[in-house]
Amino acid sequence: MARSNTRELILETSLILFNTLGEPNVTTNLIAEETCISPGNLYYHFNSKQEIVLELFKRFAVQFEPIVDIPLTAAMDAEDLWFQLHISFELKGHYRFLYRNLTDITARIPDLGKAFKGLFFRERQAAANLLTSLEENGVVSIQKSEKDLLLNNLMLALIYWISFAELFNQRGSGESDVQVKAIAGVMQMVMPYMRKRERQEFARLSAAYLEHSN
Amino acid sequence: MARSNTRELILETSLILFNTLGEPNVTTNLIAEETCISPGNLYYHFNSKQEIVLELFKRFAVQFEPIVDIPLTAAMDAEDLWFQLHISFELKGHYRFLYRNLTDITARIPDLGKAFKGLFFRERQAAANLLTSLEENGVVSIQKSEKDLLLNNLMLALIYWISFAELFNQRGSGESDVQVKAIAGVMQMVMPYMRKRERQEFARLSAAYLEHSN
DNA sequence: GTCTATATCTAGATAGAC
DNA sequence: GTCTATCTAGATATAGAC
Repeated sequence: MARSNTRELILETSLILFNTLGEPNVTTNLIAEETCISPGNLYYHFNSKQEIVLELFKRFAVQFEPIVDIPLTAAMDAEDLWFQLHISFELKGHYRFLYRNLTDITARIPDLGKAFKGLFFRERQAAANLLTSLEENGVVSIQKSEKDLLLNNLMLALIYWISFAELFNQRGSGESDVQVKAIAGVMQMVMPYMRKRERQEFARLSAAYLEHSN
Repeated sequence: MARSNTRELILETSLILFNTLGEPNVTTNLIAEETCISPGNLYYHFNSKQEIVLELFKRFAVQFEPIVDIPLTAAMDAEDLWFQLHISFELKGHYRFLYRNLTDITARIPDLGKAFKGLFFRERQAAANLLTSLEENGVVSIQKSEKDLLLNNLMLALIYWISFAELFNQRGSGESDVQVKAIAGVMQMVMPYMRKRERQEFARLSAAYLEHSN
């Protein structure tokens, strides 16, 4: 896996810089400097800056796919669902530079755009399946016409909550704080359609985590 | 107002180019070319590219403020609310380049960041006031703990729905289509908390617009 | 694999004639 | 006000020695 130590170091440094400064604002010279290597050496390991971005995306995708393709064997309870959302948002947070400027980065790197759309499709499908399964178990009741609108809103939250939170976060506020709020936001969208008992259970869970995070 | 014709032409061209190509991908040379003037002439009218962006933001803000600071004199009905959201999303769509890369553009131009945060604050306040007014009229019933989460989600939709829609839109799909979907999405978030009668009225309105837009 | 030095290119911005 | 010509800076990327 680790083809060379330097290559790995470049990727690690790039990820940190992209996340903190934004990918467009990070030059290859800066990456080299922060990795404590020369610019020439960087270009020995990667043919271009895009190649670094694509490699990072590939790693994100590899980790994300098993998360999004959830097996719907057993019914999920509130705790399960929270955990599912937690690892999903945690991973997205780790590669958040990809989500920060989606429109631009996908336009600039078409390969990345196509791959991302594939991921979104699968994520939407997963959310739809989960909703259906909750309906079948009598936990959720929603009209057909409303389901599509809800799925849109869920995707909006799943894709943009991290950027949204970053918009208001003064530097220094914790990352885990952001994730809890994102999860609570997603939960809040589904809760109104839940059976009273589960709804209260979810509300309690959200409240507990939110309080814990402040 | 119109200080000079050329100045106005530069702004108009810039807005179109920023919206279609993304502000970071538009060079001052391209703006000049598309405006059919020389680069030198462009810099006679504006000292920098940032100045163009800021002037466009200023115009957006001037139009947006009266929309967001809604007077809550009388109770709003479904039609009123739809109209309110419509003009709001229409304006945002007209200046959508500002919303596409919020994180980056506000980081790169701090003045713009501060101004934007001010607008967001007022928008959230307006949404909160509207909710309160709907509660007072018995139309909406929501728990205090849920209200903040709902407001977060509403802001998410009000800020990111346009970018979200653009992400999936193949070139050529109409703009008004996007707006209808965005409004329906926002409505959908509030609807579960509404009294049955109003909820049905809203659902009917959403369905009618959505059908009409396809 | 790694370095230094440098080529290349492009964007933003300026100078000065008309 | 507008033009042509040009400067400058900074970013990506390469060449060639070690």
